Amino acid sequence: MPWDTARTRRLLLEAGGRRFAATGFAGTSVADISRDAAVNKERLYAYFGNKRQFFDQVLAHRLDGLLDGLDVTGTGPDAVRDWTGRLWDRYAADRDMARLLAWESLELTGPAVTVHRLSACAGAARVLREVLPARDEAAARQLLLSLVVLVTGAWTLPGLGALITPDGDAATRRSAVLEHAEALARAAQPD
Amino acid sequence: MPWDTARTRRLLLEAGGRRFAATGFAGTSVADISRDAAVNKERLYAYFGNKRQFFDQVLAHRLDGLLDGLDVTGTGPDAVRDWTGRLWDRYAADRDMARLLAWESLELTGPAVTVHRLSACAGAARVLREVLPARDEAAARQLLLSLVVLVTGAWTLPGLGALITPDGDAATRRSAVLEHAEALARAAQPD
DNA sequence: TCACGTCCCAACCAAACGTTTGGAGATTCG
DNA sequence: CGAATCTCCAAACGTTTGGTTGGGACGTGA
Repeated sequence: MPWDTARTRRLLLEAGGRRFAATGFAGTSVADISRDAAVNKERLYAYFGNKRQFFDQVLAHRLDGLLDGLDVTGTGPDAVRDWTGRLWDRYAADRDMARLLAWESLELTGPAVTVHRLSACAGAARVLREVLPARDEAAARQLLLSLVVLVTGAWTLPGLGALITPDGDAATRRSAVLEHAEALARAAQPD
Repeated sequence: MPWDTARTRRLLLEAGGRRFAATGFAGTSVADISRDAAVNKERLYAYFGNKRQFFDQVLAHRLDGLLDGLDVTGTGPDAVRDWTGRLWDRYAADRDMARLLAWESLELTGPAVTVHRLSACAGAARVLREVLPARDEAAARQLLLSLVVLVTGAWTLPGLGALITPDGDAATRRSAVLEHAEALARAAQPD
């Protein structure tokens, strides 16, 4: 059997994403990850240095593409609603994403912001501004932030949902968030 | 020097709130809390059973009052903006609150929902519905959830803020959130 | 074929972890 | 007072942690 070091690396990164998303940095042991990946933990140290550097790699690997490819189709509040819906569906398809984002914010003092993610956000703000042309850059960014927080919060603060809408399911919440996103976009537009 | 067991308990609960808010349940050791409280850690076990039960007590102690006393003054979207602003200021005055809320959602599988918090949320939804009388119960709760998520997210997902609004400060974000809250309330109202 | 470097694993290590114990002062009640 | 009880602490317990090590299996170039 030949070696496949790229596969070993990938197995570790994937298992790290799963475990860190589930229990966070402090709540996950290297042995957990090693067991999930079915790879000896010594490999993690050989490839990534230590647990903390490995965590950074996992975050970059899983979060850099957060806003990539969420193109806007059309213009106006409807387009904003569409975009928000696609962001929601991205989280729904990759449950780990939102949780990793939350752990990053909570467990790291300074967010491990990569250049890639920064420019992706700038791109999203620019696109949003084209769609809602009347607002200035700052207002567009504030709107973008509210949209992302609204969607991300649904996945990272499930306790609030259970508390405030005890009988609500994900589909209802999704359509409510989209309605709210559209309302925000409409209000941001000049009349 | 006489004993003051109530004080010892309080010191532990306060230190637990600080430490858990800063580094979460898994990231905080009992020794950390004991050091912060200047109380022997054996007292924590004597009073609260174990680390996990102590965590639950800290959450209940600090989070039960989350929505208490946030009375609504006036009616209509302006009142909703006011209410949202008071929630924001509550978080600003007690930085631990939002973070504890986030840790609770992330680290506990089922949210440790207390009866007290559930009824407080029901009360808030009822008040909100009185302020915006046209909407049904479900829509009022969805709106309330969006407002709380919007405000809470600002404190629990600071990484997103740093990413999307790199130059923004708390005051600008506050007024943007209030503007958005008012817009949501306005959209929820019938014309 | 042999020697050298790479990949991998089991076993190991010291430190930190959650939790318990033994006993020293303080309080209470007879 | 004296014995029982309560509050508190220092030290210890066994386990788990992040991280390392020694050696065997494999690939590569001569």
